[in-house]
Amino acid sequence: MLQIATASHSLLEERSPSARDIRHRVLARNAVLFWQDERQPQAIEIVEGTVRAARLWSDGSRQILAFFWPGDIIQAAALQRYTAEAVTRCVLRPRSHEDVGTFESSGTDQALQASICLLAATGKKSATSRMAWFLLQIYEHLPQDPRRAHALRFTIPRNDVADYLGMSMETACRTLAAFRARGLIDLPTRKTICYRDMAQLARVAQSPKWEDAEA
Amino acid sequence: MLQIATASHSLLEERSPSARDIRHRVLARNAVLFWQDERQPQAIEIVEGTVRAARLWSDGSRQILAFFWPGDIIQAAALQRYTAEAVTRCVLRPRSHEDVGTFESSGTDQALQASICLLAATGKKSATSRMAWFLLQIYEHLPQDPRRAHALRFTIPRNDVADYLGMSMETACRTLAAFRARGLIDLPTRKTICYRDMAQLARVAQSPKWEDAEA
DNA sequence: CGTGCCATTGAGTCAATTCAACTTAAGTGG
DNA sequence: CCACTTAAGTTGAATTGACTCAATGGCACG
Repeated sequence: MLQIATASHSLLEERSPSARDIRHRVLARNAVLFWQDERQPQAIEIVEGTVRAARLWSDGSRQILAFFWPGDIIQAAALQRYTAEAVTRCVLRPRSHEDVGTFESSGTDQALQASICLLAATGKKSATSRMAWFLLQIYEHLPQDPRRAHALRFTIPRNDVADYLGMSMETACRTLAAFRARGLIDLPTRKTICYRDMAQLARVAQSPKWEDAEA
Repeated sequence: MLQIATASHSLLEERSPSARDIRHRVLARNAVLFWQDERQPQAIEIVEGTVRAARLWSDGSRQILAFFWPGDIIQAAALQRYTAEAVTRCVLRPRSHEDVGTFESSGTDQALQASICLLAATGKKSATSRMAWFLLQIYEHLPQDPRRAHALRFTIPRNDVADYLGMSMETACRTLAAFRARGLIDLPTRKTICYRDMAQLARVAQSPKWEDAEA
């Protein structure tokens, strides 16, 4: 199921439909933007969809380093440190270096900061804390669900969540189920999430234990 | 035992002895170079000793992000993302921005790359793999032990190794003990290490299982 | 030459993994 | 539009790796 770093490029890459700006590119789910250790001439802006940055390993495992959301710009580097893939169907816009301009260094800096945060989350805490932290982190990036009020589209498959947080997919499932059981969130559909108790989530993200108000 | 981010600055900072260049600074063990979220006007070159970069958390835990060795230069950033402390007694040399010059962006890049590598190591593998990876990583940085041939000074306390690799100190000890028992390394003294079987170490760093040639 | 910090080892516990079965949703083509 | 096929998600049970707590050993530093 996992693709290894030497596989062929962009498996699905269609030209943009007439309605969109010519310079927009549409990528199908799981298409590859670029591979790790490859030269990447342009910066890329995410217009729609979600992109994952992952480091792939020869043993087939991977570590997802970050997710990119609409408005984010992926910096072109001399040599990319990660593989970028479309989590959902994506609309992208190539950006020249001039467009990006002074963000060059601050962009790298941002990536560094994100890595540090992820390291911290990954480093010590329990699966529960990590998941709570993750849910809080993605909260304002998730698009609304057109079919349900107060519901957001939880666009990232469990698989990817697990590889981001350094846990197995099963643990990711179980943790989400526990959150639902305690009323922190609701999951009307697999790809739909309602945030019910942000304060509680924040508390769980901090301390490794539950110890909640149950009385 | 752990110091929190708001404690007082540089607890031990002596002026350099006459034998050294005036511009050198000597720091005692566990002295602080700078704190996270603090402005740091100058870049710093490590002349002697080892420095750790750590992110400290309010719950008293920490994640060590990287170690710096003689020859490394710590970039001055608008706001430091980590606390830098002396692991051993250190000799430092302040560097102006001009000295560093074009390394500005590549320096940040290096820290980023290190974070990614650490994330990858931390992310999934077993304590055994992580430790093997760590030993390989620090191999060429360790100074020789004057008292024993083929032996290196293992300058980093178990404590710090553990916080770097995201495991408990006890696990770090046990893992090292296992390596010694299997002849991958030798530990004549707590602060001395002999690398015996690099190939085996490399193999262990890859796969999570042992499955060695024991027959 | 104590004395305190760092390191090591043991035992028991628990959280997270693995393996496996099964359910539900999403595609796909007739 | 419906049956079929495949992928994704969920739950259970057993196992184990790493953690915690605790006690001891030893080196280094004053």
